[in-house]
Amino acid sequence: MERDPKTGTEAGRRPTLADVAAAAGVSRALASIVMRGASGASPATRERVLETARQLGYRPDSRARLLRSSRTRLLGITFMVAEPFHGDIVESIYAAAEDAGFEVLLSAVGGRRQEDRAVETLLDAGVEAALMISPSSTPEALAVLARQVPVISLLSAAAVPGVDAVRSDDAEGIRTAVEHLLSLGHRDIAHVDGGSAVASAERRAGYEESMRRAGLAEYIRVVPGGPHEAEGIAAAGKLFADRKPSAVLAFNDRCALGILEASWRAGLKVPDDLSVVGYDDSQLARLDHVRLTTVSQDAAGLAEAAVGCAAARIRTEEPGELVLQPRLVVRSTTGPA
Amino acid sequence: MERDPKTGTEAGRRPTLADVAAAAGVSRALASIVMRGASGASPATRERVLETARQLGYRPDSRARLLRSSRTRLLGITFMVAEPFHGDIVESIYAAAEDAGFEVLLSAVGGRRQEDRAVETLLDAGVEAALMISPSSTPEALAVLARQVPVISLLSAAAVPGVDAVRSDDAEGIRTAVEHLLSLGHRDIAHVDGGSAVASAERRAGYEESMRRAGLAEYIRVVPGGPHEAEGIAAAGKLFADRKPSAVLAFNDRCALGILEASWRAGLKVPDDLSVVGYDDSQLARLDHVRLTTVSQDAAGLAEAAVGCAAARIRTEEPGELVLQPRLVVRSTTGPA
DNA sequence: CGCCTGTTCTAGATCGATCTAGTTGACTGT
DNA sequence: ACAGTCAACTAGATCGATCTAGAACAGGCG
Repeated sequence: MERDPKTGTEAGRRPTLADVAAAAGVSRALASIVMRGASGASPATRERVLETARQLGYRPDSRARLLRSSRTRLLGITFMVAEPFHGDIVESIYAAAEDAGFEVLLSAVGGRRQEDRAVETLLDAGVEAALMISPSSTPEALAVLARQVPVISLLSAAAVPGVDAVRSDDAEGIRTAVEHLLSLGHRDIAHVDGGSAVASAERRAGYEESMRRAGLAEYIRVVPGGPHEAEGIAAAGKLFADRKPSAVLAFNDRCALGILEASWRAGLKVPDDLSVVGYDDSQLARLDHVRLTTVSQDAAGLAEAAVGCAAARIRTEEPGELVLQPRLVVRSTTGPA
Repeated sequence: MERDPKTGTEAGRRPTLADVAAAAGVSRALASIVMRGASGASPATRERVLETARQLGYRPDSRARLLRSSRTRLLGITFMVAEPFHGDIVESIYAAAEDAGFEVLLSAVGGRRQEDRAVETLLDAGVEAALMISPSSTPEALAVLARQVPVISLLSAAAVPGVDAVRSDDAEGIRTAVEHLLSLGHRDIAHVDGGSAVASAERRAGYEESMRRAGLAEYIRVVPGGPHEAEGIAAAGKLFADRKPSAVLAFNDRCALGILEASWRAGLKVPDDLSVVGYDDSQLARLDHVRLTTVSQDAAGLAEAAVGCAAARIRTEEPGELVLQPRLVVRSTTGPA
C-alpha cells in the first residue's frame, strides 16, 4: 500500500478526522471540536488543526457524522421535476437552507415514482424534516408521516394536525390582480380556474368575491380550466366563442401561457385586445417574450419561511400555519381596457 | 423510557437491526445476512427474521450501511432545475437506477449554487458515481473530479480522459430531420443555431452537410440563435424580415417554441405556411397544444446507458464514450411545402 | 470411531465521526 | 499553601450497520 511520506496516510483514500488529528498531533476528539466549531479548543490549536485539515484536503464524511449525531442538519424536499414553479422554489430553498446551516436532499416525484417512495428515500437518508411541495398524499398518509418527522407542506393548506403549512394568501393575491385590472378600466373580467388542482377553489372564490365587492357581479364568468397550457388554450377557445372579455385572470402561469397562445393564434393583440394575468411568477412569466403580468408567490419568501418553519419544528416549537402575502408583478400582458 | 412490551424496543424510536435480531432470537450478523439477501442462512431462519422485521416495521439505516460498506449503491446526479429536458432525464434515471439496484441522489445546479458545490454535496453523501447532465465545469475540474469518483457526462462530449460521456449523435439527428423535410418537398430550409450552447456546433455542421449532400448548398442559411425561447423569437424575426423559408430547423425545443410563437404572432399558420422542427423531444414538445415535430434524444435510453455506464465503471474500468442514435418524432408542426 | 466437508450461525472488530466523563494543569482567592 | 474554578485536552463508548474469522453441528466416507 502506497503511503504519503508527509502525512503517513494512504494515498488515494479520503483523509479522515483521525488522519488530521494524527498529523496535527492532537486527539480525534479535539480535532472534532475544532472541525465543527464547538468551544473547548485554544485559538492556537484551532488554527493549527484547521491548517493541517486544509493541507490534507480533509472533508468530513457526512454519513459518519449523521450516524452518530441526532442533528443531521439535513432537509429533505419532495418536488415535481415537470413543474417550473417547483424548480423556482427548490432553488430558493437551497439558498435559504445554506443560510440556516442546513444541507438539502432532493427527491423527485412524478412518472413511475410516487410520493411515498420519494419520502421514504429521504427518511432513510436521515433528514430532520421533510418539505413537501404541493403534496399529493392523502391526509392520513401525511399524518402517519408527521409522527416520524416534522413535515412542512408548501403551497397547499394541509388540514392535518401536526403538519405545518407554508403558503400564500390566494384570495388576497387574486384580489390585487382584480384591483389592478379595475384600475386599468376593465369591467368584463373572466376567470379560467384550475379545475381540480390544489388552491383552485380558493382562487375562484377570491375572484368571485372581488368582483362582487366591485359591483361587477353581473360580469362574473368562470370557465373550467386547469394547471397546464392545453387547458388554458381550451378555455380561451370557449371564452372567445362565447363573448370575448376584456381581461382574463388565469389560474396560474402555465394556464395563462395557453391563453396567450390562443390569443396570438386568433390574431388578438395582447394587451391591446385582451389583458391576461397569471399566477405564480414562475420563470415562465419572466421570460423576455412572455413578460406576463402575474401574482408573485415569492418563491424566495416561501422557501425562507418553510426552512424557518422546519428549523422551529426541529427545535420542537409549534409553528402551525404560515400565510404569506402575495404581490402583483405588472409586466406587459395587461393594459388599459 | 416507554417500552413496547412485545418487542422490548423503545417506543417511537426507529427499530434497528439489533432489535430485529433480538426479537427473532438470532445474532446481529445473521440478521444482517438475511436483510441483504446474502447466502449463509437457512430458509427457515430467513423466513422468521424477515417476518419479525416486517412486524417491527424495520427499515435499514442507509447512513450506517453506507458507512461500513464501500458499496453504497448510490448514484449522484447534477442537473439544472430550469431545464425541462434535464427533468425528463432525471425521471428516467430514477427508473433505470431502480432497475439496476441503485438509489439516486439529486443535486441542483443553477442560480447561486454552482456545479462544484453541487458535486461536493454528492461526494460527501458517498455516491459511487456522479452523473452530470450538461456539465459546465472546465475540463480540468472534471479531470480532478474523475480521479476521486467515476464521472459520467450526459449530453455533452467530454473530451476529458477518465470521464465517460453518454450522448446522442447530433449530426445524425439533424440529418434525419432534414431528410424528413426533404421528403415533404421542402428545399428552402433554414437553421437557427444554439449560439454558444453545448452541441450547437455539431448540429450546425450536421445541417450544413445534409443540405450540401442533398444538392441544396445554395439554400443553406444559419441564423444565430440560442437555447431559449427568446432567442428563437429574435431569430424568427430576422428570418421573416429577410426571406421567409418554408421550413426551419431549430437548435432545440425551447428555441423551436420561440419560433412557433413568433409565427403565430406574425399570423403565419404552422405547418401550412411554415414547418418547424425542434430537438430534444422534451415534455414541451409533447404538450397537446404544441405537438412539435422534433428529434428525440430518447431520455430513457440515455438514462439507461448512463446508469449502465456508471455500473460498469464501478465494477471495473472500461466504457469510454457511448453514442446513441436519435430518432425523429413527427407531430403536427411539419407538413408539405 | 475419527476425519473431512460444508452449512449455519456467532463474537467481535470496524467504518468515521460525535459525545460523555474524565484528567491535567494553570490560575484565583483567602 | 491549599482548595476551588475554569479552560484545554483525551480515552473510550457509541451510533447502526457490515465483515472477518472461526465455532458448532450435521452428514458422508473409509
